[in-house]
Amino acid sequence: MDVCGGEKRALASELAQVQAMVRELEARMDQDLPAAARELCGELASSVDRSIRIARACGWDSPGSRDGSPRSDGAQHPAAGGGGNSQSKRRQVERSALRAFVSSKGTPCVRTQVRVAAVQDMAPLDDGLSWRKYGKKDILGAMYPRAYFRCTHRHSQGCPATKHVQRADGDPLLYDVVYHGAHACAQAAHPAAEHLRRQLQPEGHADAGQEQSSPLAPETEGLQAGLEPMGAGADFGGYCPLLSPTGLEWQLRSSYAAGGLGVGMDYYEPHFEEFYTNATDPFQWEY
DNA sequence: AGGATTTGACCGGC
DNA sequence: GCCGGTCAAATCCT
Repeated sequence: MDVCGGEKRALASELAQVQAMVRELEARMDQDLPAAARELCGELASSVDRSIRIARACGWDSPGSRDGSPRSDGAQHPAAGGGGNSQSKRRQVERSALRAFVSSKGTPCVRTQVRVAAVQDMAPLDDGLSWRKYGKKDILGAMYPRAYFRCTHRHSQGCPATKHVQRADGDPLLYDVVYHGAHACAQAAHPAAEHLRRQLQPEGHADAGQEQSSPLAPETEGLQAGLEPMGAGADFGGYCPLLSPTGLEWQLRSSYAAGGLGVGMDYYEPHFEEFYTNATDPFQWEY
């Protein structure tokens, strides 16, 4: 019945490596060895990338494969105020919102979601890029409001990138960040933006993305023209994806300390997916 | 003074 | 009518 046994073992092995590397990274940072830590970041990124590919290969990130099963949110946030009804309602609302996003733009939903942990009293989610906050909204069923950011260079350079940041219900130190669109401004050269752009153009959908004549296309066309082909097993050149060198430190530290670092992505799907690791039981996913 | 943030209003989808 | 996403004027900050 378990057609993915091999993949599971490979994934377990890969994630165990990630866990070990995080510990090693923490040690290197304690020893104040930034160069060594950065080198480890590259390995970490590659390992996480492999894990994601393994999971994808097994179809674990497709909606169908998890049909009806609750999201990890429930387990992750047992203390989330509203209980089951609230969670369920929240999910409905999120799906509804995503449907709205797709149709309102007339284009498939191209987005990358990450879940990061923040340390108290530190500015959350410094991803090394400059964003300007343009709105805040109370979200139905959510304990915390959602903040809306767009690229600082939206007007000056026509950059379409936006992101939404929302605290996780159960843990005020966890943030869900959803990125929309790729940077088309000077920041596009920033390693974090570069990785985001790659995530927004996954290999499985690259063709579709180029063939699409969606309204989004004109905004990203020039950008894509300059893209280097991304082979399997992307090499981040020693740079940790999504995170600024400074942001990386606290995110990895705090994520490990908090027992979880989640990175999830989904493309063209009105559905949230998350990969979650847990220090004590990393593999309590629902298959 | 200029840029960033806040916040109420508006818009479109469902 | 409800809701999420965005706009834009007012306000704050440096």
